[in-house]
Amino acid sequence: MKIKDIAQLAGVSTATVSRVINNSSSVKEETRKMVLEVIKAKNYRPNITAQNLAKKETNTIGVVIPDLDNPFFGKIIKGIYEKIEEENLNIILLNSYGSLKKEKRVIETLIEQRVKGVIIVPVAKDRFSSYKHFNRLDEFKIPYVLIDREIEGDNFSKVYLENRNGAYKATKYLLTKVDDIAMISGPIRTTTATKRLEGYSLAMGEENLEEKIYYGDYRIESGYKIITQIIREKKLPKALFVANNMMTLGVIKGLIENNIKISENILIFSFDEVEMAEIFGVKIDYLEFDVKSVGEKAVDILKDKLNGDRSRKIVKIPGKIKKQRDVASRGA
Amino acid sequence: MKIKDIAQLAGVSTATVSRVINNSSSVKEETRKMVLEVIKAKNYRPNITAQNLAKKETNTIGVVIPDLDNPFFGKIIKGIYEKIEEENLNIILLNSYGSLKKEKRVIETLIEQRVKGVIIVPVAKDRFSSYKHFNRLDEFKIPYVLIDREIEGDNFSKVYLENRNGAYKATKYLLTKVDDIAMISGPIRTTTATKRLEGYSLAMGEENLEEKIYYGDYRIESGYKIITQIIREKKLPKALFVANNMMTLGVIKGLIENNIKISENILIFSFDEVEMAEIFGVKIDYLEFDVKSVGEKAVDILKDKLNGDRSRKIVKIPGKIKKQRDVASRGA
DNA sequence: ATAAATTATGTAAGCGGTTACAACATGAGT
DNA sequence: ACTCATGTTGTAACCGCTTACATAATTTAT
Repeated sequence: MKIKDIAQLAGVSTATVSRVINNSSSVKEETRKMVLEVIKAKNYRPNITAQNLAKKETNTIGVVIPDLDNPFFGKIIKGIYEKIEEENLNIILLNSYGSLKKEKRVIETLIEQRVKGVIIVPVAKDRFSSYKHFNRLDEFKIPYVLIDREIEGDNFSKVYLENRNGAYKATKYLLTKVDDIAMISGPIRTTTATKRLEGYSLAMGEENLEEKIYYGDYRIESGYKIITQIIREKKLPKALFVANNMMTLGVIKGLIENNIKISENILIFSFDEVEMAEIFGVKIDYLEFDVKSVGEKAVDILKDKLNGDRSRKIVKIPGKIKKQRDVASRGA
Repeated sequence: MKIKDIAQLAGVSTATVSRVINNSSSVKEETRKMVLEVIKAKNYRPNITAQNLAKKETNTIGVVIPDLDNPFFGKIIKGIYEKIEEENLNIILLNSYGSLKKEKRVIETLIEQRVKGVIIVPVAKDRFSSYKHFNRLDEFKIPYVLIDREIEGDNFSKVYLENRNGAYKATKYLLTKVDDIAMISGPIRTTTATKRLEGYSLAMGEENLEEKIYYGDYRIESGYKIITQIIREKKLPKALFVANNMMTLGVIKGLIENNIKISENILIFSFDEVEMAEIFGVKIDYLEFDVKSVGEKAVDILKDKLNGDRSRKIVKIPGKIKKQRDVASRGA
C-alpha cells in the first residue's frame, strides 16, 4: 500500500494525497475528506524513509551514551525523550562504551543515518582527541550538543552539572558544621574531577584550612579502598566530601563494615545523589541535580540550532544541597 | 557529496560505486581501489535513507520500554544493543510510559519508520487489550518479540524471567531454614504476580504449611506500608518472600526504621536483585537473573524471524538463588 | 460579463541510492 | 582464430514520496 494506491482508490493524483498527508498546500475540503477516508479504510501509513529522502531530512536525532544501563544516563535520555516526543522526532540510541574509537565509529553511523542532530556524552577529556569526530558532524552540517562531561578548552555548545560551584557550595555547607574536611576526588584527568576539586580547595582556602585529598577513580571499589585505608591508618576526618555517588557507596560500605556510624562519627557528603541511602537508614548529605533537565536543555539547544541559531550555548545545571532527614522521624 | 559525484570523480558509473560500497557483484580490483580512494579522499558516506528506500528495508529495530530510567530495562537495552551492533543494525528507542494508548501510538510510529523488527515490553496483561496493536505489525510484516511481561493466553514469541519456578525455588530454599514464610505479592492483575504467587503456594502446599499473603503493587511505598503494618500488628513471620526488588527496598526501610535486624530477626528473600543491599550491609537473599540476556535472547529470536522462521519461540530466563555473603567477611 | 486573482489539482522531475539487464572485455578451450 | 563462459561495467528503471511548475476550476473585482 503506497501513496499511488491511495491516489488511485481516491481518484486523485499522488500529489493531492501527499498534500493531505502533509497538510501542505490547499486541498478542497471535500477531496481531503475523501482521501482521508481511503487512508483510514486502508490503514495506510506513509513510508517515512521515502518521505525523508524526498524532503532531504530525517526525523531522528542521535543520542550517544557511554553506558546504557546507568540510571544517571537513563534520566537524561528520559529528559531528551519527553522533549522530542512533542516534535515528532525519534531517538536513535548509541553506545560509545566510553571508548574514543567506538565514539568515532558511532558518529559515522549517525552521519550515514543523516540524523537531524546529535546529543552526546563525549568520552574525551581534551579537545584534541575528539575535535575530529565533531568536525565530521560539522562537515555534514549536523548540529550537536555535548552533555554531562566537559571538554577542556572546547568551543562546543554543552550542558553539564555545575561542578566547581557545586563542590564549593558543598564544602561551604560542611564548613558550617566542622572544619576537618577531607575530599575523595575523581581522577584528575577528567575535567569534572578537576573542577570539583577546585571548588573544594576554594572553600577550604577561604577559611585557611588544610586540604586533605585522596584520589579515586569514580568507582565503588575505589571509594571502598580509600576509606578502608583511611580507617586502617586511623586518619578519619570529621567530614568527607566524596566526588561522586559511586565512590560514596564504596565509602558507605567500608564505614558500615567497620562499624563506624555515619553522621555520628563522620559526616559524609556526596557530590551527587545516593538515593538508596535514605532507604537503608544511612544519613548522608548530597548535591541534588535535576538530571532529567540535562536532557531537556540539550534538546532546547539543539532545537535552536536546527532553527539556524549559530551561537554557542552553555547551560550549567545547579545543584541543591540535600540534607538527609534526621532520624527523628523514626519514632513518629 | 553523493554517489554520482563519486562516480564522476572516479570516472565510473554510479552502479560501480554502489557495487564497491556494498561489496555486491564483482568489480575489478583496480577499479575498486580507485573508487575507494575517491570515497576516502572525499570522506563520502552513503545516505542510508536512500539505501533503505532502494533496498526496501531498514537497518533499525524498534525497542519499546515502559520506563526509560529503570536500570532493569537499561540492562535489557544493553543486551539488545550488543547483539544488534554486530549486525549493523540500529536501535530506535521508544517509551510506552506503561500506557496502552501510548503503546498503540508508538507502534504506529514504528510502522511509519518501517523498522525491521520490534522488541517490546507489552503494557497489557491480557491479550484482548493489545492484540490489535500487534496485529498491525503483522499487517506490515514486521516481526516482533515480547519481553519481560507475559500476556495471558497470547500466542506471541517472548522471553521473560521464570516467575513461577523462580518463586517455587525461592520458597523451597527458605523452607530449608524456617517454616513460617509470608509473601508480599504484586498486584494479581499482572501475570508476573500471579505466577510468582503460584510458585510460593506450590512450595508451601507441598509441606502443608499455611500461606500468608499480602498484596502490594510492586512499588517501594507499598512494601514499606505493608511491613510497617505487619510490625505494628506484631505479626512478623520468620521469613518474608517479597515479589520484587522495589517492594523489598520498602520492606528494608521499614525494618531498619523499626530496628528489626534483617537475617537475625527475619529472613528476607527478594524475587529479584537488590544490588545495594550488600553495600549497605543488609543481608538478604534474592533470585539473580541474567537480565541482559533477556535482550540478547530477544534479538536471537528476532533474527530467526527475520530469516523467515515462522515458529513461536518462548524463552524463560532462569533465576539463581543468591545468598548474601555472611558478615564473617567483615573482620577479615 | 470579463479579467484578474485565487484555489485546487495534476504532471513529472527529483531525492540518492540499488539492481536487472545489456554490452563489452578477457581468458580458456578446442 | 573462434566460441563460450566469466568477469567487469554502464544504462536506466525503480524505491515511495515531495514539490516546482503548469493548468484547470472557482471566486472576486470591476
